[in-house]
Amino acid sequence: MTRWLNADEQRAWLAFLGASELLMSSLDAQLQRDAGFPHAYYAILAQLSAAPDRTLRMSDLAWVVNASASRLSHAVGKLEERGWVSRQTCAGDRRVTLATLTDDGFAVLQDQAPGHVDAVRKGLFDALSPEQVGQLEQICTAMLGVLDPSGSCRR
Amino acid sequence: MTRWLNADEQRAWLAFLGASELLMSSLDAQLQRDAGFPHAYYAILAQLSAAPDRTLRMSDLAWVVNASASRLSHAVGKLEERGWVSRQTCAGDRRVTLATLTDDGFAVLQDQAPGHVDAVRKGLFDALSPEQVGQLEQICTAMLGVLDPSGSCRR
DNA sequence: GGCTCTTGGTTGAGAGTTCAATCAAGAGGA
DNA sequence: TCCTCTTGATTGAACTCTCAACCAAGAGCC
Repeated sequence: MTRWLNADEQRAWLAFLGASELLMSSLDAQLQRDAGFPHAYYAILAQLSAAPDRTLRMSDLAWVVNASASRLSHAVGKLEERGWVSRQTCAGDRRVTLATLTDDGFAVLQDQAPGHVDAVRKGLFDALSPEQVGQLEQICTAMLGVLDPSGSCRR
Repeated sequence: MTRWLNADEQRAWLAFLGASELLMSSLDAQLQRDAGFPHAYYAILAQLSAAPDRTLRMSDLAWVVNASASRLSHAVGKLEERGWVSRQTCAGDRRVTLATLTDDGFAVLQDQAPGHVDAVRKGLFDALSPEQVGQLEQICTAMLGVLDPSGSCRR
């Protein structure tokens, strides 16, 4: 028997759907306009920049940016064409390939970071009280616990 | 001067990003597997089913499903091919086209609704307390207030 | 060594989305 | 009426993403 959403859940669901879709599309639009690439690509550059040696295995990178292996492979291919990321096979295990953020890639990231952070702030944090920021983190962490149980133990 | 995210904001942002992306992709995967269309198409069918005469103007429909005019036009084209939606030009203003959910479309929606609601429940509400559901609605409504100021007055 | 299974990653085709250009119809003003 | 501006919607090309198929390299086992 299906448990339908009650009125509270209905409202919360539609609000969440609208808010997340509008926020994501505003970030995509801002980056596409200013930098010529979508938010998913920014996430790749950002995660690489924070990694030791600005380098991550493709599989680990896929995990931290919530991407499938295929999507990441295509995306890194494009970023490599532009000279912002380089790939090399790992010496120890020749199946794995390591992705490294180049200096050019790091420069692009630094250029775009302020505009992107502004957009995140305008669309999210400017609307929330500090208390709500805490609530949001708890809510989303709880969601991650059911959506990605394997990952949740690493958090 | 850029105001960077503090540690709390950083964590909240990454959690929100992960949770919303994983939830959306799980809904897309479930519907694609069971019904052969993505969540965006489900939203179109669902909103039409709730409208008077199961009919909405394309521009209004675009608004309620958070879609661009172009995206909606392509999507409704596909749904029309499958016989689930029909389009007709409005008599009063011949620029507007009205989209109507057909009986076949309504049947498909009824078939898919239980599985979809289950997926929403599993990925979202099962993880949250009733109190958190209320918090989430307030948070997302606040976000909508800045992301879509024109729309927020209708809510 | 040879066989199979698993893991890490890539590829190509198909589908959905975006952006810019386009078109048709209504509205407003000279 | 004619011209212009705006609104509602569609179109095609470029791009991103998904899915399934694939390939190569390691691991385990005989």
